Amino acid sequence: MGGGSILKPRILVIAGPTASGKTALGVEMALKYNGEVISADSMQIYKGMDVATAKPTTEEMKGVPHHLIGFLDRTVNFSVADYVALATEKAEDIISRGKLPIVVGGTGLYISSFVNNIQFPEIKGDDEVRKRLTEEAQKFGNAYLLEKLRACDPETAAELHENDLGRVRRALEVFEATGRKMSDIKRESTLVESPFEFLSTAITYDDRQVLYDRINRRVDIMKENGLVDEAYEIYKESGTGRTAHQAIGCKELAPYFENRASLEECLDKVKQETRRYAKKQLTWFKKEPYINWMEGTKDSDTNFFIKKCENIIAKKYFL
RNA sequence: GCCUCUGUAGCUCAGUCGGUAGAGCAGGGGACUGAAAAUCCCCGUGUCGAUGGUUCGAUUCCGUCCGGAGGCA
Repeated sequence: MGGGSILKPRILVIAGPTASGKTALGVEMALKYNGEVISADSMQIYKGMDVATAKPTTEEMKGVPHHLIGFLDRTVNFSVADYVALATEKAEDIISRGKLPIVVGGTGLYISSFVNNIQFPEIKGDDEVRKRLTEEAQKFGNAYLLEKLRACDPETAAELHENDLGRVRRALEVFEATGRKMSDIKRESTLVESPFEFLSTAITYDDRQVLYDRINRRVDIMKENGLVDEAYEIYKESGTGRTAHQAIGCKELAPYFENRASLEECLDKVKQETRRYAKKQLTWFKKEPYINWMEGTKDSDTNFFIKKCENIIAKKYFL
């Protein structure tokens, strides 16, 4: 495994929870190794929301080109499949110019799908079918829908909880559209070897509290940088576009705009949701076998992680 | 100063007609293949304010003390 892949072009991955220091590390590694950054962030893809999604500023980018940031209108919906296609395209382009692609981001699904070269079936989400299945669930109960799935795809049904409507629905949707089982499609989706050789790293901290302190501090800074005004712009257009409006830092401020809560309460909520998000990101990355961890402490700065990252690169004979 | 209420999990509070206690929130763990910053699942021991007394046994009853809230002077 992997040994005979000397000819494959390389891609460096820097993952980790929010506020862990990925952005700065990515830029520094790009400067050192003649790289360009490909963001792997489900919210930074959108235009606007610059403060809430902690997009790198022009100064922070230090002249390093960044891709897949702020290129989509907020009304547009996006999916993992779109991400893998675009990231592949960008990576090929960067490589063709003789540079190193560096994937930097915290959306675990995007990263693992790209790294594992997941082949997504040509079955897009169908709002009509979803609506119908949702109504069925409301009428006959979630258990009914899961039983319906069990009848056509027992393997997938066994892995899902009846309340996990989104996944039960999608599995049924796939079966209705193609007559194929989601479980089979998933198996086949991993069979095509990636054209790239990845080296994946992720930042973590020895103490969860260190990360939480960083998050709390960052939300305070976001407020200074105009988070509230930015969130209000997005609040005003609520309802258009599914994904963009789910961003943490926007939806939590709605009660403030509606005079149902104080600004301080809402900002505390932003911090809390961000901490929960970071925890879920860690849960995701922990299970990924391909990750090389870089563990920091409360005193670790960007230089510390640069060294960690260089050590991993050297140890793996990556570059 | 007197009277009443109150002190139980990090927070808000249930409860035990005396057999050492349980919800919500917070927090922790996990899942994740076209909405993923989303969605879903699982997890509750704490000197029951302190100290004496009654009792086989007290967080529960009684006394005293210490915190908190309110009322009367």
